[in-house]
Amino acid sequence: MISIYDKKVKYTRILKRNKLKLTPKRIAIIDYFVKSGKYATPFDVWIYLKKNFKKIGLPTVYRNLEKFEKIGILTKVEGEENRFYYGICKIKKKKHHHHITCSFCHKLLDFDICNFEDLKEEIEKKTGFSIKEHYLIVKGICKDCQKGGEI
Amino acid sequence: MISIYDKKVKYTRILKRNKLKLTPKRIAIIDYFVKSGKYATPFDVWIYLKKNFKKIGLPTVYRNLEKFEKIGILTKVEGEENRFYYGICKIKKKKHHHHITCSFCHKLLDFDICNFEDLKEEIEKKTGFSIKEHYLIVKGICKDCQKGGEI
DNA sequence: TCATAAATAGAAATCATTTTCATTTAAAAT
DNA sequence: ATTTTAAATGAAAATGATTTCTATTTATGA
Repeated sequence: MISIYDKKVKYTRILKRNKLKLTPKRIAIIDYFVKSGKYATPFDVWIYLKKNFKKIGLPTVYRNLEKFEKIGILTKVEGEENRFYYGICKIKKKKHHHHITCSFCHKLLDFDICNFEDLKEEIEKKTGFSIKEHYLIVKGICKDCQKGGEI
Repeated sequence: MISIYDKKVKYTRILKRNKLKLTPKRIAIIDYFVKSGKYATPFDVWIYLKKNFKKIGLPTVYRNLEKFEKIGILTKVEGEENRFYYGICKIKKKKHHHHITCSFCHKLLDFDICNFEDLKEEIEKKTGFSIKEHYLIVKGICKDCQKGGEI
C-alpha cells in the first residue's frame, strides 16, 4: 500500500515528466483527488480550492483538469445532467471498464465487468454499423445511500 | 404497413387524448419526424420549421419536443457533445432497448439487443450498489458513412 | 538573479437549454 | 357564429456549464 505522501510524490513526478509547472494550485488539485478518492466536478474542486486560495478562478480548474486528463492522472467521465466528472481511475492502466453512479449522492465508481463482446457482432449485423466503441452507464443507489436516507 | 397519412392521424389523435391543442406547428413537428424517421436535435427541427413558418421560436420547439416525449410519441436520447436528440422510437412500446450513433453523421438508431441482466448481480456484488437502470451507448460508423466518405 | 514561456485571474464569450411575460390562438362554452 | 379562456407562442432575457481572451504573475532553466 502506497502512502498518500508517496502518491503525491508520484503525481508530482508525472507533472514534471510532462513539462507541466508545479504550482501550488496544481498540487492542491491533485491533493484533493488523492485524498477524497472520488470523482468530482470542476465546480466541486473549485469550491474546495477557494478555502485555501484567495484568488482561484474556475477556468484555472477547468484548464488543469483537462491537462491532468491528457497526461493520464485523471479520468473524465460524463455524469448526471450534462456534467463531467474527473477522478483518479481505480482500474489499472487503460483496462477496459465502465462506470456506475449513485442517483442520490452522484458518487461515481469504476468496475471492470463487461460482456459487450458477446453482443458486438449481433448488433453490427442488425444495424449495419461498424462498431468502434461502447459505454455502459449504470445507475443505482450506493451502499451509503442505501442505509442513511439521502446522503 | 401504415401510410404516413394514417400515422399523422394517429399522432393527432394522441395529441387530442392528451389535451394538447392541435396547432399548425405541432402538426409540422410530428410531420417532420414521421417523414424523416430519424433522430434530430431541437435545432434541426427548428431549421426545418423556419422554412414553413415566418415566426417560429426555438423555445417553442423545445417546449413541444418535451411535451411530445412526455406523452410518448417521441423518445429523448442523449447524443454527441452534450446535445439531446428526439425521434420516433422504432422499438415497440417501452421495450428495453439501447442506441447506437454514427461518429460521422451523428445518425442515431435503436436496437433491442442486451445482455445486461447476466452482469447485474456481479456488478452489484462488486460495487455494493443497488442497480436501478443502465444504458448502453454504442458508437461506430453507419452503413452510409462506411461507403461514401464523410456524409 | 534574470529571462521567458507557462500559468493564472477576471471578464467576457459560447452554446444548449429554460424561463418570463406579453400577445395570440385553438377549442370549449355560449 | 361569437365569446371566453386556458394553452401556445414569440421575443428577449436568464441560466449554467464550459471556453476563450488578454493582461498580469510566476515557476523554472540558464
